[in-house]
Amino acid sequence: MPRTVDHAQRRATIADALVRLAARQGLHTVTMRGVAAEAGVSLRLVQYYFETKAALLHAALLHLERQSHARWQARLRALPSPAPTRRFVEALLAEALPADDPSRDFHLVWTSYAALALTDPELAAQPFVAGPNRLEQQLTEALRDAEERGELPACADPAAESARLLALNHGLGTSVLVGQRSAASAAAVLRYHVDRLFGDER
Amino acid sequence: MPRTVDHAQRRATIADALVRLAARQGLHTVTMRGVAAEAGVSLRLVQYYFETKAALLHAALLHLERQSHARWQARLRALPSPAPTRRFVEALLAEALPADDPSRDFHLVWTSYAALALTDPELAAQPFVAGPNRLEQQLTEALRDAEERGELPACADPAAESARLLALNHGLGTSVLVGQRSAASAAAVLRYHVDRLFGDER
DNA sequence: CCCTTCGTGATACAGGTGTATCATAACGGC
DNA sequence: GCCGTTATGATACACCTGTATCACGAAGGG
Repeated sequence: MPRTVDHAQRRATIADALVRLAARQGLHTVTMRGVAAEAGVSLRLVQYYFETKAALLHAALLHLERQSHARWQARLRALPSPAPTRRFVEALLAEALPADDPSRDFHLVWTSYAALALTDPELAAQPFVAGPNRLEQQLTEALRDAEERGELPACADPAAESARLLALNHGLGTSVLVGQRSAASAAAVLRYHVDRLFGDER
Repeated sequence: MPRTVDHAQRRATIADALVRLAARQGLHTVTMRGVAAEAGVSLRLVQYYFETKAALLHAALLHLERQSHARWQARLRALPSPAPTRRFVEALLAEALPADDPSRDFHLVWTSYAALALTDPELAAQPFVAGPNRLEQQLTEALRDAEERGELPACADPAAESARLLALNHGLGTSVLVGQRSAASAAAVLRYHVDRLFGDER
């Protein structure tokens, strides 16, 4: 084996293995040996790159977060340059629904982490509060701009609409995750909501 | 010790201990010994009343479900006899938001179970799909009735509105659970939504 | 009054877990 | 061409977990 390997890439490989495993068997079944096997490396290697299991779990969470951010940015870039607010909103919602398998895996593991964070204070604060907060703020501003440009009925409260949109989206996401409704049906409900928000079809 | 004890009550006591523990330290830290200690009984007793850990977890979940059902029924009974649809809807939503500490504990543990069920097939199907489905159907009918009585704008689609309401509610619930927003703020968003649904304040 | 059954305690056991230790190979700088 | 740092393998070690076993007290039916 060569002496100097790309640490970042190795860590990413191992983190990916963890996520795959967590998506398949549940985050609570994840073990150091399991991750090592899934990644095709020795237990010692996992220990080497992540000193402790807590560190591994934490790193994998950050890994997920970065991936999600990247996907979201890519989706934004795919939009026409002066993006109509409605397109922006729809892109946001589409990304946050577990549509295909990879997306489902991501949301499943993310949700498992969120459940863990409910009682694990040192895992909690950052991603599951700050992230949504930033998103909600961003969306609020977009809606406010849209209102000034007349794309939105003036009686709507941007902050409330933003909160409503994101909560609805999240709720639909989990209902898809547990298998209560299909992704298509969730998307339909979302479209219904967005239609009303922008004052169409009423 | 007397020879014949009330099995059901003992099981309830132990299940309650499990829920308390799970609410405090997370469902993933729950152990047979831990439950025994929390309930103030011996490990053997937990083993005696629930043969296996899986059985214990399952029983505690059913216990939670029954409790939730009872609370929900009580809230319904407290309503005026010909309940206005809006009151009905508001009662539904109030019950599903983690307002006080007991309710928070319940929703926290319930959510942990839901996360587990995402990857554990034999735990999954019943409560997390059938329950919400029944609720959604019930709500749809209530909205349909309200529409015929003119309490609701005729352009609303009862099925879609019902799905929207419950998803929104669930989304808000989890955002309260993770500490992103306060229960009061969630209730405000909910009121905003219900106002629009019933055509008020617009 | 005995004896079968129910309830409960103490303890043991095997397996899996995170983590630590020891050794050693591969490479780059001098 | 040696040497120290980096990277990796093999193995050991406590510890905790779920579960099983053994023993015994208490009660009610015959």
